[in-house]
Amino acid sequence: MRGKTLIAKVAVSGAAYSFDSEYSYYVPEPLKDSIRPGMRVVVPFGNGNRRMIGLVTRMKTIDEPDERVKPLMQAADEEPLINDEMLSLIFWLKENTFCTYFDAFRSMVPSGFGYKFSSRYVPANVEVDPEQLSEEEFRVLSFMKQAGSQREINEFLDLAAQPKLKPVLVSLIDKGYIEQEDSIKRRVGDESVKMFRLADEYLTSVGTQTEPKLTPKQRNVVALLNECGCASSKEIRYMTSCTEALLKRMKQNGILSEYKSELLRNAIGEVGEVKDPVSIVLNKEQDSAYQGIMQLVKEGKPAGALLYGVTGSGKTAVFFRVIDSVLKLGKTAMMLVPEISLTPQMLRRFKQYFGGDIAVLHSSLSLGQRNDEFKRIRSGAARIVIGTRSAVFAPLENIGVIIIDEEGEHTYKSESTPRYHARDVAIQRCGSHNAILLMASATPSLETFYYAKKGRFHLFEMKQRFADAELPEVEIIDMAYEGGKLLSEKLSNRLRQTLDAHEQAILLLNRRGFSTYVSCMDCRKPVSCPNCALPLTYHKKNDKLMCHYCGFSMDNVKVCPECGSDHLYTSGVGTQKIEDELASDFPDARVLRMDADTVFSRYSYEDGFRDFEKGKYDIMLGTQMIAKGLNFPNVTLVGVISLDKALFTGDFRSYERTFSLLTQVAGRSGRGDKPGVAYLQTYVPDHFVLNLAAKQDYERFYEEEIELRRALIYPPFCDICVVGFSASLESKTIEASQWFTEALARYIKENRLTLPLRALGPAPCTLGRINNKYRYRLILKCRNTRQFRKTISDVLLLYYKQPSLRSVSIYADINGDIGL
DNA sequence: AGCACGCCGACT
DNA sequence: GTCGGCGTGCTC
Repeated sequence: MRGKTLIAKVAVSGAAYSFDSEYSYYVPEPLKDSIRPGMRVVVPFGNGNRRMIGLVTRMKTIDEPDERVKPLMQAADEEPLINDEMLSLIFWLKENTFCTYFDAFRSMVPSGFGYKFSSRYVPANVEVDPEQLSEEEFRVLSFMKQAGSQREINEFLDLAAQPKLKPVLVSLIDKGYIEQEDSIKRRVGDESVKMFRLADEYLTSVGTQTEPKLTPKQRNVVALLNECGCASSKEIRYMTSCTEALLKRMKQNGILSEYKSELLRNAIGEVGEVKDPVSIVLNKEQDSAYQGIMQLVKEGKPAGALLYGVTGSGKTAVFFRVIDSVLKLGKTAMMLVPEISLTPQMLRRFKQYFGGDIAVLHSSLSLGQRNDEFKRIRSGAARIVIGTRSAVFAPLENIGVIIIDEEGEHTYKSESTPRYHARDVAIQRCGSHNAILLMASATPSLETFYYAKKGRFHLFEMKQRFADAELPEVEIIDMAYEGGKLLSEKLSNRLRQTLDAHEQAILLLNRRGFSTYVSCMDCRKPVSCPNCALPLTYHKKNDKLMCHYCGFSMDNVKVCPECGSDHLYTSGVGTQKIEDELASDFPDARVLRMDADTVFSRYSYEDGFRDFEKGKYDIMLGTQMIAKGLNFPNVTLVGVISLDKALFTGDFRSYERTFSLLTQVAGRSGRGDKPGVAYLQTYVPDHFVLNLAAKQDYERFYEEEIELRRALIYPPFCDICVVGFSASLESKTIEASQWFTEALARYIKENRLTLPLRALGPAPCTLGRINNKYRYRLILKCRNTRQFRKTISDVLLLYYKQPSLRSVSIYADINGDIGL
């Protein structure tokens, strides 16, 4: 018998779900001491033994390896990147979100830790015998020999563009004329944006003999830059619809100068003098919540708690005291927030109290910064992590508490692989660390409040507003009697008063109502995207029609593309109309428009908020996002222009979301010492959601809504699993969705399973076609048990075995959004 | 996904 | 005869 063989189980990065598993590789003698679970390694994979990065999930020794087992090639890390806790979380993620091991791993480490393979080919220093070479081989080799630089060779050997070169190259390597040098490189480069401004050379030439002549397109670009000084390539292309090539040409001609702007922000900024969190004085309610939570922490058993506190009841103060006490117990703390750019005030306070103890993790950090924060957390230098959804994977040790602020927000659910909910991951982590999960909200998700009431979570309530601040007076306005105007008389009058008193107002529109469409009076259809079955949105800034889903854009039209009629009109409650109304009725008002457009940098939101806070504007007009922003003490009027559409989206969570949004936005009014009011304009003034939101009565809302959920069987009375299908052929998409549904039924029958299960569909999604892909979905009301997940996983694997369905992509998502 | 193997038609 | 089309099946 041979000696023991060391085997590493490896999850490879290139595996699809259909063949994702832990592959065995034997560890060659020299590598024995350097391979450990949690490290990445390089392994040969597949028929061609492609080099691939994989993650070592575990090690074991066996007597006799299977003959198929290949050797591991090398370690890619010196130390494990993740520990055992994270490794077990990978298994959990795979089972619960139907992703691959490596997808799960990727979500846990910053992408700057990713590796890139590259090969370079160098002519060997041997004498060439042309007799041995084919004509093609000779041609390739000769070129490489005379090439001046490696770069020239790389461009010549563009294997992606010319796959036929591959065998030639392989043969030349075999014959020893070319050497292949492989390397793996860390991707640590920071993302940067290409920025342009007018070149000095050009500016000094203006008005002189040397001023270059411009083409009309170039003139547009110059005009734009004259107006705003500098702009990113993306912005210029958006505004003037020119190409990258034109900008390059203009740069060459000395009209533009280019520079890089790194998407860099100091993660936490300067740390000033640090205050002692104990100096925060808690009121009675806050103190009893704090004591209760600390009691749980000290018990050292995993538990969940809901801190249910009305807006303004001072939840943050409780968090700070809890975190401080947790640190004093020698443990660490994590705090998740829905969206970091909306919480600069909270960040500032964190910094004031905890200084360099905090690490911040969110999407707008640069790769390098994210790596740094990751390392600071792993090394123990940062004991508090504050961040968005993915921060839940932060490599903290010995966690005492995980706080989820605004627990009901949908941003905690990932809508791409792996489709996890931060709350569920946090529950897992609390289990491993004997930590407390503290969810906080004035409008918690229905599920969480239900479990809190049932006793599964501890419940702490805070009903008193800070310093007895009063809730704004909220009034519902029936728009049926306003003659089609967007601003009711009442709202208008109040707006006038607000402006006269030099106070500020926030006006909220629903996202869909915020868009302007161009419609045809004759064929009665809106001008739609050729790729998506959806109306195009009119953008006034560049006079174009654009699709928000696939990015398609075209010049505004004068005649209907469907029927050729020139009877076109712009519709939709749109921005334009409301801006016009504001401009004519309040010509003196300075209006800040916060567009849902992501074309421009995400920082502009923050800039906008800051300017508004400083009083540079009187009115802020925008969608959802403005409801969640900051405290603006000078805001005394909130007007909800219309949210009716948000109530009826077809998602079972739409009431809950609308309620939460309305209460939040109403709460923006009267945050300072002046009392505020809020008006909700609607065509359904009797709707219970609106009326209870107006009273800020979450508990009554909960009672009503939970009965609806019970009657219609929706969470928390069941779990929901959505299986989505999409492909460019509608017939294929339908076929795939039906195949899956039948295969699921067959599987259950053959295995004699008794799963509580009800299937709705398959049916087209609300947005039936996006980016030329048809979309169908199957909704399963189920119980999220191990057996159910196994069923879905097995049927997914059967599905992937169907060659005829390969063109249709599929996903399964438990307790996510039903989706549009 | 990506690569090799294998089995048919077009070509020197 | 053989080069190369892409259907099929596997990935330690």
